[in-house]
Amino acid sequence: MAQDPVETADGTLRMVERIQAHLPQMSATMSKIGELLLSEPSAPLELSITELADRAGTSAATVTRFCRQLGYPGYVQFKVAVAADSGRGEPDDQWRTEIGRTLSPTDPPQAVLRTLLNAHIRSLRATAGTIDLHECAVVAKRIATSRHLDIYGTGGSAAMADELENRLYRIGINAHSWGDVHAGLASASIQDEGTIAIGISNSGRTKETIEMLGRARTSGAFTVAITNRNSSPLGQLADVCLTASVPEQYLHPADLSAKHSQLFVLDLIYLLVIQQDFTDSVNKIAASARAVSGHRRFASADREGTAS
Amino acid sequence: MAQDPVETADGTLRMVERIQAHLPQMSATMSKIGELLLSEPSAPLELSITELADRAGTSAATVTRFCRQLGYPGYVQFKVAVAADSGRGEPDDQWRTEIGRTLSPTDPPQAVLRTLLNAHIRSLRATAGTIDLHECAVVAKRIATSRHLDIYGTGGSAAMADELENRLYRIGINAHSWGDVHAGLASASIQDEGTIAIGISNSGRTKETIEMLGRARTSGAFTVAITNRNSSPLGQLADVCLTASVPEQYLHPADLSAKHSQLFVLDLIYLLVIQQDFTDSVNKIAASARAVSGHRRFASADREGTAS
DNA sequence: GACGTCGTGAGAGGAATTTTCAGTGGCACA
DNA sequence: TGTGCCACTGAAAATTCCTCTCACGACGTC
Repeated sequence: MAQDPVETADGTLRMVERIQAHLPQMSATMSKIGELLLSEPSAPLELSITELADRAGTSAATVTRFCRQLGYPGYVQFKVAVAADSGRGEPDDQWRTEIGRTLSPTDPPQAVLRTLLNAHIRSLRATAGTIDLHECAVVAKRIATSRHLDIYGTGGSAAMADELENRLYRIGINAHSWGDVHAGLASASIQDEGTIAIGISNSGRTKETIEMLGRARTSGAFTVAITNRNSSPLGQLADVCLTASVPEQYLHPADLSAKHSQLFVLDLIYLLVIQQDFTDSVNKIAASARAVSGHRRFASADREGTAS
Repeated sequence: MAQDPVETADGTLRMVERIQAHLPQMSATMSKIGELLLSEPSAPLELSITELADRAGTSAATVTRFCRQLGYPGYVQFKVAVAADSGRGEPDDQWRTEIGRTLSPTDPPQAVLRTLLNAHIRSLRATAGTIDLHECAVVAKRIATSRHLDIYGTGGSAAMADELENRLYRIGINAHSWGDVHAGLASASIQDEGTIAIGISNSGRTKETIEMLGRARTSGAFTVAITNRNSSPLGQLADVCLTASVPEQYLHPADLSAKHSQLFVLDLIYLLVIQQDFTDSVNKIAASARAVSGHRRFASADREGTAS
């Protein structure tokens, strides 16, 4: 149970978000507790552990396990955290929408926007709260010091893979992204101990990506998985698995949020890599910005970003 | 001791104030507890009643009496109230970072994460606040009814263009993304009044994208620009310009946030397009999810997302 | 079909909390 | 000064709450 091990009490992550982050990975009984809490977030304040268990149709022992999984030492501390949340109150009520709500065909654009915004913010928060920074740092160091980096991602994750390649390439990392299995496998086959490979897959179950990352691993590369499920085949395969959380379980807004979470993880890694050799990276970014600026019309005086 | 009996949990009165109000009427031992709490208001969160009693040099029974006198039914409820206060306190001071701050090479990963998260959330909010929903709706309707959709984006925006293509394609929109100028121009040349073209560029100044979108326009297509600057060449060229805001002006975290904002705009458009023909879109999403699931290992029972 | 793993609840065991009760000291009044 | 009342207090009993352990059953694997 060593997920978010470091700072249990970081304070930012609201209990509700934490639950949503963990819900997908929870067993049936556990998620019954989770859902009860999502619908009645203040229940723990009034109820004892046994009463809460009864309401959820389960046992006290399971509630304790539930709290542990969420990262609290026990029920009492969980209760305290919930109370602290409730004190915080919702800041922008107007905007906040029901949790995990899905969109209906008749929602006005206004509502769509609001729901989407909430879903995204919540999944970013959830990701920030659950990601293992230590592992990120390890990955960043590896990326900075390896001779080569392969990035695998197919389908919807191909764009993310490309994005990462783009960014890292710009700061002097010899990165290569592969969306095609055949080419990817060929590249994976020639990796070795001095290289690193990253597999990106939302579900963590994409056969092609698993295959490519697996091959890279047997070739000796250090392997990293980036998924939205922390116990996935891809994750188990890799040396390090970074999980981008997606709070809600069902369809609409959440599916889109997954991309944001993933991108967020990529952002983070990118920045941590930059930190490995800050001045050099910044110089390179500036250089590539200059190169690109030739392709801008009316090059603006203020500043040149690095992306198009 | 039936003073403020009515609303123990009215929320207005903080624990500290309550103690101060009651302190004068308290006996010596009681006020020892009170003073301890005034100097360490968060003590009850971590300590059990006996530990707290020990610290105050008194017994648990007295602490219970103390809580009663303050108007709480017992120690547990008192603890909850204290926690709620502490939550109310400094919102998320710990996490909130100076606005627009840039990252320094020495920031610990923790700080990088925090800064990044804040930057992202702020730009999402900003985008949601400034985007013109009416125009989004127009675009969505056009997308849904046009015979064909061209999407242009080069460099860093190519991944976004691909992402949009992917999504829309999945719901039956005949979308095509072009990252290469030559191919893109060729496609732009054959557009007409029944088609629509979207150009994506962070700066709104990317020469290639401007060129492609311009060509599409002269061919008669309805043109849309998606940029992060609302007065940009690309935006002026297009029939409709959707702006994804980026609050901070300077470099680091903001540059990354730009992508999130852009993606957010894409999400929104995607959802609005789905709404144009909800059931049909949903069916198509389901169908493509099924098709993809053959490429999953150990296909999970719960649900199949649509992305890889 | 045997085995291992995982999730679960029952119940034991141990804390934590509240209640009861008896001891102490202050104070008023005789 | 002595006596009795009363409020205050802590020890210990009583109760409730929480956690830990263990065994059972479901499920998947070999």
